[in-house]
Amino acid sequence: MNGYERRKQKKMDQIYSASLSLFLKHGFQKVSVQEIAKKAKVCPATIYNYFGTKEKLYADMLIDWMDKRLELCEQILASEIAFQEKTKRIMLLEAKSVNVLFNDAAVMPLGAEMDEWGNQLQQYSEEKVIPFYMRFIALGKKEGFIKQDISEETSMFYFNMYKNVLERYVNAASTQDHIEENIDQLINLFFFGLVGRSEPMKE
Amino acid sequence: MNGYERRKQKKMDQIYSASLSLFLKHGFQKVSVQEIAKKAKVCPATIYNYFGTKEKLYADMLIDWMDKRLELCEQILASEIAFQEKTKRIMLLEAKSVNVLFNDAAVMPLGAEMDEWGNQLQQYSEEKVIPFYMRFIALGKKEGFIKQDISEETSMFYFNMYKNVLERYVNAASTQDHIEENIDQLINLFFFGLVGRSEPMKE
Amino acid sequence: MNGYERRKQKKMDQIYSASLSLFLKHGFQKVSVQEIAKKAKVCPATIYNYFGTKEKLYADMLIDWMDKRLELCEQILASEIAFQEKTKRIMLLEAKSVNVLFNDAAVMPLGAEMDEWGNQLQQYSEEKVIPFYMRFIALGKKEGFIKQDISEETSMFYFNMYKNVLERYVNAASTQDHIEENIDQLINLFFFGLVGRSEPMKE
Amino acid sequence: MNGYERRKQKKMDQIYSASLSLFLKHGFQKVSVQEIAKKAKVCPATIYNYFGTKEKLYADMLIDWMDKRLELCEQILASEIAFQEKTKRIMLLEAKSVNVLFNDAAVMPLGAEMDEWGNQLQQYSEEKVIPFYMRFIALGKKEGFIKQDISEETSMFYFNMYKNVLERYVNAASTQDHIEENIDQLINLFFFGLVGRSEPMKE
DNA sequence: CATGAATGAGCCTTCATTCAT
DNA sequence: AATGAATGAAGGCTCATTCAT
Repeated sequence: MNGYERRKQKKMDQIYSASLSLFLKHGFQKVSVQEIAKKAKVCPATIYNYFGTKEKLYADMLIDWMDKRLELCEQILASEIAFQEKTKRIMLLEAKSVNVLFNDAAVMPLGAEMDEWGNQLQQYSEEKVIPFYMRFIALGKKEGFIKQDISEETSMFYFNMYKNVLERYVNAASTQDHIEENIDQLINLFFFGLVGRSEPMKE
Repeated sequence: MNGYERRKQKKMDQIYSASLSLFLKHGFQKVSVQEIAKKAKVCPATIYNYFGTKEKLYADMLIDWMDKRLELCEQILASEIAFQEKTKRIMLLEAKSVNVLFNDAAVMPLGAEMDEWGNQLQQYSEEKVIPFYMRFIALGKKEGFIKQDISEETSMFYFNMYKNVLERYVNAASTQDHIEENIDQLINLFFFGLVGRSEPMKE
Repeated sequence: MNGYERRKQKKMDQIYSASLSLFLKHGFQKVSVQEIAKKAKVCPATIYNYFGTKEKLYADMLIDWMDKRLELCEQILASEIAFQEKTKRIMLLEAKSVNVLFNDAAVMPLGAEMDEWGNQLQQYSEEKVIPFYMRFIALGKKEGFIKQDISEETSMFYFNMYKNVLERYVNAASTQDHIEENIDQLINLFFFGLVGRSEPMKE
Repeated sequence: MNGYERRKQKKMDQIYSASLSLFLKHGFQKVSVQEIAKKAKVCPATIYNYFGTKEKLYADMLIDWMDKRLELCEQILASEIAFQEKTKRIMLLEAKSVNVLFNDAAVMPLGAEMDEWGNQLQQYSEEKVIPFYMRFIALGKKEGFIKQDISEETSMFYFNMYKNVLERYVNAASTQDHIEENIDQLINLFFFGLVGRSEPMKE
């Protein structure tokens, strides 16, 4: 990587960082390219030279960010702690902000325009995210924490559900106080449901 | 109700209906007041005469819509079917679209502006929605489907989680096929968790 | 005047009063007919039934107001006090607000549109206001306070100048403190100029 | 000054010129930014890139314009002609249009909004305009045309009064004919008042 | 006649995007 | 390759004015 490319990479990182923080705070639509350019100390035209579109910038930034996340998740999965603890940590890690980024209805028009970059994300998801969860769930089944007869699809969905919703819980200021205890309760619900045992089984 | 009010009410209903469908399809930010006006066959200024702000229109429409929903939920809760079936129906009913309406990050600036109408929603939630869920959960506990030692707060959160996320599942076109069977699986997970029995208990 | 006309007159007075106070406070352009209607507790359409145009309302209200003013000025002119004191009182009376009403550049486009109602004011001025000042100046000349060789036109202009500008002085909050003494100085300047005697002549 | 700045300066001058003439003719409120843009052969957005607000454009344009005026006034003050002639020239020069620009009630909301740019003008006045008049008056006193016992504040006010009102006189089409002679009369009144000598003193 | 409701035109402003340098 | 400047299209909102009742 020569000096040229190094400078370019640095600028792209600035843009990624600036746009991430702005999108997280205000949502896709409420952030203007000029704001991002200003915060990244770059000229707007530069952003267009790199990404071509605001939407494309969003997609690229998101993938860059997901790569980093996935890396951390892999570390957790590979670590020596108990499966339940892994579950909790991965959930909390991902919960931090993924929801805002994906739920922004304004970005995903669910209609005609999503073709181009929506596919890009779809592809990323299929190639990297889903395989990770597959391994996660397989581990859970192998260690006896997930029933054998639950389909992988359902498990994944169930897991995602928790992950996504935890985020709102974590971010909700009003309940900030007793988050910790409630999160444990929720993890417990995750494994045993409303009817089940109240403590994780010990063998 | 005289002719004036009748006409006004009719126009408001047109506006509610048009804005609901548009907001659901494209999100708050991507829908212009002029689009709504056009679809409702009304002049944009009329909308401002009624609601004053695009945001206020959103809030008012939402409350109008929630009122109708809540009415249906009450009927389900009061009906003679089994608690599990009630749960499922309420979830599916509410799941239809509530998530999109509430999650639109663009509408909830999370900052200064949300004061005025955010409070309105907050109040509505506290006065009508939460009480309903309280009764729902109390019934579940009484009938033995919810453990006594789970706090109402947690139960409500857990229930909401399902409800919200089911929506995405229901709306996701790719999995449209085997929704029904998977939803049953999910309702089962809801009561018994990943580890628990695979069939609802029989009495 | 039957009950019908009495009610109409009362409503017109409400409209005059409301519009006067609003125009004085915010200027012609920044006041909407709906605001006036609201403050006058009348429906906007009523204003249009009476006056036809916002501009026409302004003109009519202004003339109504000037009539009342002129009445007071006549009383001062006919009273037994010294000419200088009359001058001062008339100036201060008129100074109160006439300037704002006439100077509002937005109302007097100085172009094509002023034809209709500008003429109305012009006519009023020629028929009532100017004759009054003529008499005022004639009295001043007769009593020796105005040089004989100054044309009536110039005198009137000179007098108007003072009157108009005093208003700004009176309204300027920053100099509120020593208004009284300065106004006396200014009245003195009015009669004797920058070079002249500093005290009014006594004979 | 490189090519960028040169172009920008040129466009700004176009905007200044266009907006000045339009504001003078129709007043602040009746002129739309689009009109200005059209007349200046610029896109409306460009105006907002430069000035941010219509109000700010007004303020900036005004200051630019005042700077040029003040420059001319300084030249007159420094010239070798008689004080009375200086007075007359400065009055006439300033009279041309300053009044319209400052009196536009719509621009000075007298309320909350004027803070930002109102202060800007205030500051300009205090830093540049007032000092100029101070020197002007000091010269008048030194040369015996202004009585020593008249406060500077009053002198300035008196002078401003003339200046402002002359404008209306100059612009009033109806009296266009005998302006010249009347202006001399007015200047005479300025120095000697209604009672005083009819000819300037000779030494 | 007076009113509640409705409207169309227009305004200020923003912003994704492109040009000329 | 990177930037400063410029833009066209669109959006939210206001308001003088007019219908239908």
